[in-house]
Amino acid sequence: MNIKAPRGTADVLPQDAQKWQFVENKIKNICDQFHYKEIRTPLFEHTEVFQRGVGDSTDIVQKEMYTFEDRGGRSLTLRPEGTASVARAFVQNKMYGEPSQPIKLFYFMQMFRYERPQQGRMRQLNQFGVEVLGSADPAVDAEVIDLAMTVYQELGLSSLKLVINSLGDAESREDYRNALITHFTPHREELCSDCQNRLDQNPLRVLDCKTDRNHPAMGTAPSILDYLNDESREYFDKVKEYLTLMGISYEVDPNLVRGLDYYNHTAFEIMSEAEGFGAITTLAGGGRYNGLVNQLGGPDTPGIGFGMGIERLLMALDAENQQLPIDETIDCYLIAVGEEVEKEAVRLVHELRKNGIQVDKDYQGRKMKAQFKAADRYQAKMVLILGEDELKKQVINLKDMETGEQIEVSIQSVVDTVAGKLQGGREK
RNA sequence: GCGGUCGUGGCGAAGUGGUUAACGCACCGGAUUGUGGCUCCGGCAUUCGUGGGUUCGAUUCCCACCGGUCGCCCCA
Repeated sequence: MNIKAPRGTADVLPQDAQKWQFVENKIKNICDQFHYKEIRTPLFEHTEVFQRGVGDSTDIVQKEMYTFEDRGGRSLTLRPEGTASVARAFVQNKMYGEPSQPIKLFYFMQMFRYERPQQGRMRQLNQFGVEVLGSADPAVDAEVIDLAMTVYQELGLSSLKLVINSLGDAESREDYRNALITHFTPHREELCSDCQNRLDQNPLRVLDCKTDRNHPAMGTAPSILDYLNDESREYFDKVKEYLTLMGISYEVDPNLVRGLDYYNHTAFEIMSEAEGFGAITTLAGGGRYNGLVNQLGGPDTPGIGFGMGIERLLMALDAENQQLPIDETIDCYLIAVGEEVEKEAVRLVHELRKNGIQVDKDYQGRKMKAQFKAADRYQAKMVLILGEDELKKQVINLKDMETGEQIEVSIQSVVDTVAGKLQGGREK
């Protein structure tokens, strides 16, 4: 086999797809409770949306985008994240003019990032995300975080850590930025080459660097929390207060800056602390982005949201040994032997399905014994046996695979009988 | 972009410079002319990742490339 899926992509095969469906349905129900509406945006955007939205200095824009030119010479990019796309849609569709504010949205999207694949990091990845546009109420920050935590809890995860920080408003951030430059510039030559660039482009991210983690200047660096102006501090205090009121525990990490340029005020990350989860621990990340909509040409509109990796969510479930309740049984398997009976078998399967019964049959021309094995493999609750004898008498044998009990019923009444047995089984 | 490690059937996994490439699971068939989960018997690899090289001869040695996997950077 020569032809393989491109690097960093993966097929989701039927057994796993059931898990995906379960997780997605669960999440959609939670979004419904929180009163968030789904939005779907295109897989690709004009490259500019991400350059301006996510920010030119970010790793995502600098080295991770799938950018290509279409036949009309336009530069397009496969979306690497959701927020910029949603903000673009918000502006384009003038959602800021809708009577119901704020606009509360959720999405399931494939994202694309050109990176070296490893566990929990794919070039095509799936994210569930949420965006709330049009409110600067700290209670919304808390609600969004609550929604993310609720998803994990309802799916059975417990080894989680919520980390939050505040990047302050534009003024606080500018003050802090200058303080960092002053602090790190004397040590410039001792920092890694990435950090030397960061010092010019986005000094906050120097704090995030793992390479220079142990540099003495890291420990003595000023904290953002000391540079928040009164308004920003009050905002952050309220977010924390709401979280506490909801019983959500968190940890404040002044070094949490997040890789994207559009964040201000609240930034947060949710990590897994499960054993054997691997090197990557971030399950979801997000924050507030009050300037983004404006930057994309819309009116000044506050916003907040997060992205949650579905692959990582499933990994975390595995790491915590959480089984999802996936039904792998089938109601009914029809066994038919002999060419004569094949026609009746096909008709009967159709009729059973029309009546809402889940049923399958053999299409490999197998012997009866092998068909029974197939029924076992599919975990059939019951088996219908149709042979030439039965056909002559216009009856069919119905066998309960659990008890082994077998009864003979007329073909005419088989739908009712099967339906009745299933009904009874479910009431138990 | 950098580093470690690996690449034999549907899956797992032995193996050797030389002519039939173990074994296990799964699957298919038979023993049992129409009844499953047990047992026994049989069947099931012609690119041993791809391409070069060394050699009389390479799946086995060397090189390159591709890919998987894990880690670094960063993040979902």
